[in-house]
Amino acid sequence: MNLSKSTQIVEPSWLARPSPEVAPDLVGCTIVRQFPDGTIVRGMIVETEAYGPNDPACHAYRCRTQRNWVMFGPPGISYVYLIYGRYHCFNIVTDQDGVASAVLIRALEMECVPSWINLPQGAKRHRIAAGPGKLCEVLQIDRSLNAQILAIGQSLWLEHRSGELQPELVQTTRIGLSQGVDLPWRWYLKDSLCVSKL
DNA sequence: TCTAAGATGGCA
DNA sequence: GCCATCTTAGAA
Repeated sequence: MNLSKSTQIVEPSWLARPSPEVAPDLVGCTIVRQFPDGTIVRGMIVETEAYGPNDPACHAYRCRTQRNWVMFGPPGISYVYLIYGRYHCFNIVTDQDGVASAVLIRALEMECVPSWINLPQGAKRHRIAAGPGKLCEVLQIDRSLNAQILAIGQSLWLEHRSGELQPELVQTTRIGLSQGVDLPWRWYLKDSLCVSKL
């Protein structure tokens, strides 16, 4: 008899809430990346930021565009965009269909270092996914994974926290913005060495 | 069409 | 602190 907790996959309905509610709940969840050859890489979310309607920092603040239309879609899909012409950022679309809302994943604690990542001499292996652009490189996320459904067996999906305990979170303002700087919509795992800023 | 700025990260 | 590098949105 197996009484141990089985893995709980995050369902779209769980994400159908305002992003500032979902973002702290996502810390401690695990992102699973599956490649076409079946290889699987996993990392625990340690840092998130929420973006939503009436939020001047949100890409969808003004109107629907070719880039941001995914944010208006139903919860449980990916929103991937390119920033500064060189880095990708990975978001999880939240809230009801039609509400422009998403959670930016800013840092992961990797279960192990994927073989395609070669660590430079002296590099800290626990910081390979400490930052939104870095985690996309480690998980090989680019715009081809934009607007994908996050479900088991796909390229990406999410698993709920395994522990019983709520992780201890710290809430702060968001990073790297010029608009909406006062909204305290960033959360990270307290004392984690894998967050984007130490 | 043109251009300024961007939810970054690496290196000096 | 500086800058690479290029897409995007918004102005002209």
